[in-house]
Amino acid sequence: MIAIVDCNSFYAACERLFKPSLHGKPVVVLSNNDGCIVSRSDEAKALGIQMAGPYYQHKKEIEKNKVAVFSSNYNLYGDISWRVMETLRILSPEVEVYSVDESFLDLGGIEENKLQEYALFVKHTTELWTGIPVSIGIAPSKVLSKVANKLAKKNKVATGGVMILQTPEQQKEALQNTPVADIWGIGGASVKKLALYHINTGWDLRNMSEGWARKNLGGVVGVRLIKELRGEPCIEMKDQLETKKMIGTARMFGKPVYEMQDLREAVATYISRVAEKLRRQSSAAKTITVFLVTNDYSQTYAYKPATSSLYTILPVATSLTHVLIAHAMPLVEGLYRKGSKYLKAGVLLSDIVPDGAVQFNLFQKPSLQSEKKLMAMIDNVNYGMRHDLIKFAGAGTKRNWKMRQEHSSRCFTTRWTE
DNA sequence: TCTGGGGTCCTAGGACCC
DNA sequence: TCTGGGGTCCTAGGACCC
Repeated sequence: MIAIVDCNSFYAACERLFKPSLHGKPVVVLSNNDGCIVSRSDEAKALGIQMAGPYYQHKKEIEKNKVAVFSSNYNLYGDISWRVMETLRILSPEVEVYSVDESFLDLGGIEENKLQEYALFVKHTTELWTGIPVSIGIAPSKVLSKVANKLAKKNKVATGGVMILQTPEQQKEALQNTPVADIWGIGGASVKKLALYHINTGWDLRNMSEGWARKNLGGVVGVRLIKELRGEPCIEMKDQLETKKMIGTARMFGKPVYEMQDLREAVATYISRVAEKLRRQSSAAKTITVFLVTNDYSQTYAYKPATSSLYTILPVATSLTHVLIAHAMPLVEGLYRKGSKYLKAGVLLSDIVPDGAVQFNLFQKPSLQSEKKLMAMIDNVNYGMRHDLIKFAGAGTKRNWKMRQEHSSRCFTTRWTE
């Protein structure tokens, strides 16, 4: 059996940890740049505030209902997430961290009649040690465990936050009560398609044939989904040591920018971030993509962002920030059009290889040990102090493009000064 | 005036090889 | 009038997740 442990309203719960007066009150957390609502406490959900809705559209009702508003504080959420996952790793032999607020547990070693007891133990211990409430769904496959989790969350009082789908009858009932849109792996495009076939619940979908799924539901992806719904596990527990195949950073600007210099600084800053992430997993990258997002039709009040991108392939894979910056700047220059209004920029590293196995090039000098040492020093200082205490001059100092964060809480658990 | 960020997996189709 | 078979690699783009 597989369990999924999912933190309830995770970001909102983190903010409440350090402001206990907000327990039982509506709380929302905004995305970067204070753009969208990305986390809501139950009380905020009850007010009808939609997930991923633009903040400014809800501002009136938020103020009227005295909803507590927070900008996103990823230092805080990252650290609390780490505490939750460490707790799960202590309580359970095999943990796959799936996202910042969710982990799958392999319960292969637990006797089937002890599952309920075990799940309650995990839930209570996690909540006691970290202060973050969680819900747990257990079933023979990952997709069914997600179904169970959703039902546990929906009926917290009746289920105690734990739901187990063990017997075929339990699975049938659960799927009959689950709209197809709530199934893990079914997104907006599929919901529309399924409606044409009068497939409305998880149970309807479960009863379709594999041949039908192969033809109409994304090929092998659809087949796997049907099998998982029938309780036949097809999505394996993932090895946590796998390295990322793409690493990217992209940000909306606090306000639109028009000058190439601002774009160059922003891109150099983002390169510094991705290079850090790259070094953290001991990799090097061979391909850099830079993209810029414009909105040139604002006279009509239409929000129609357009993305343009360029990439370059390096002669030798690297993780040195200054080398990556040097290769990224010409891409910015190639993309820039004077007079355009830029909303966002981003960089993406791909063709990622282990740093110890970089294929050298006859005509290029490999990175010097001293350069690698320099990177390690910079990472160390920035990790211990503040993430941009040491930075490259190309990243600029004025930061005209810096994102808006008007409701930020402090980094309670990661900065002594705060 | 204002709409996030970071990923994965898969397929179709083009280009190319012998 | 008629024009093979078997394969690889790459890219763009779709769909999805939280």
